[in-house]
Amino acid sequence: MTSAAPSRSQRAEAAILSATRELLARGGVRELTVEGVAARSGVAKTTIYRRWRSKDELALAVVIDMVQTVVAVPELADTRSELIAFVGGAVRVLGKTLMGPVMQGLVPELATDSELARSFRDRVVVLRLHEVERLLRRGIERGEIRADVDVGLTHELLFGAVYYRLFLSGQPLDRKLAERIVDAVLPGLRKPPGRTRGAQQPSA
Amino acid sequence: MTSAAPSRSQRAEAAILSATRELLARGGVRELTVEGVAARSGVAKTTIYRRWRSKDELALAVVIDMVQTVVAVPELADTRSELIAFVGGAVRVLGKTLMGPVMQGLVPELATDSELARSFRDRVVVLRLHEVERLLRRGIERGEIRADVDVGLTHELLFGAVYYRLFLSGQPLDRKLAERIVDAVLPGLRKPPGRTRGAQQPSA
DNA sequence: GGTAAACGCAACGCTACGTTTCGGAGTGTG
DNA sequence: CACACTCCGAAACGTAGCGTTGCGTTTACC
Repeated sequence: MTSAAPSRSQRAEAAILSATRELLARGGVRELTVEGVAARSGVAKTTIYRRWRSKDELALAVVIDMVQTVVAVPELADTRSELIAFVGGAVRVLGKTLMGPVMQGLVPELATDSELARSFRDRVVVLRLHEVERLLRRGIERGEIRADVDVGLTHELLFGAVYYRLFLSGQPLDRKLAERIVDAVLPGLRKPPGRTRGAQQPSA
Repeated sequence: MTSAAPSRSQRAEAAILSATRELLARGGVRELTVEGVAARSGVAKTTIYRRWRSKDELALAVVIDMVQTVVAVPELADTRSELIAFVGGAVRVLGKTLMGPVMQGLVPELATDSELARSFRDRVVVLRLHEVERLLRRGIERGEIRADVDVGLTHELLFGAVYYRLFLSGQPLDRKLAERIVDAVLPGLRKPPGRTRGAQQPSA
């Protein structure tokens, strides 16, 4: 019975957050104004400032809330499929939802606000890293992946290419992208069939 | 004799650009103010607006100017060394100069200003792409690299990981990074020694 | 030395942030 | 039902910064 009767405060807060999301979607932080949020949500400016200390904190709250949904965990047959599903989830969210523009607006904030940066890394980057680690560990157990794989670097390669498109190259985030990225990175992760690279422990 | 006597206009312009660079370095676009530039450069605000139509155009001019230096072309023995030198150059510039913070501030501008985005891609992204293509082509001729390599994707993997650190993960851009990235990507670029390739379409 | 271009200075209108004040509407309680 | 308490809405304010204007002064160049 958590959904009884939304009080006036709850309605106001929901309206503020919703309006902020909408205004963030088009225009990013640059075109987001507190007055605009107040007008669109039908709420007084004072009501906004009673809840958040500044425009940045309001935007931040919305962003952090959206960002939670980034990490989705697949459970598939082989490591390749799992990695593709994992990276593909990020590609889809960044390409087809508000997450794309929101992330673009977030970059300079992360650069200047160290507390926000820490929060973002804890809630997003580290989660992704751990998920990659989990997937690779399973791959190692199955004998698909070399045991001395560099998890951190793999994680950076997989998602770096996605964000590079979003932030800089501007090329489309299409469905095939995840598959191409994974297939390009995978050869460096696989157990060397015969030789090619440094020593390898006995296949467990 | 190009360095005769800098006129007042030239001195003013140089002072404006210099002050803009300094203020951009710490604080990014957010803390860059025209009044601040005027004060620091000892120039009247009107003089700034006589040259650039807006604060954004001023910042853009400085950024574009800095960005030109991103692409440095090595000529080394093997493809691995060349790629490491190439990626390492970007790592060094982004990690040790103003380019890092400047790029962080540039991301949201690229997202909203399509003309700026085009300009940036023509001057930076495409140059890097062509350089990667040139290096890989030499590698193909030398027999190091497979002929059907995906140049665009390789370029995105190499530099995406660098920017991912700069923008999101916040990990240091150290000297070893370029080497690690290249060694992780290279296995997917090499000619298959015998066979044993993972799922890969024979070709198109 | 004179003239035209470029600069410096001060003031202005404007937008938006963040604050304050006050009156009134919503909410809970005896 | 009445009362008190809390929260909201409306309006005005001070401040910062953008971009503009007008005018006097300096500089460059003939």
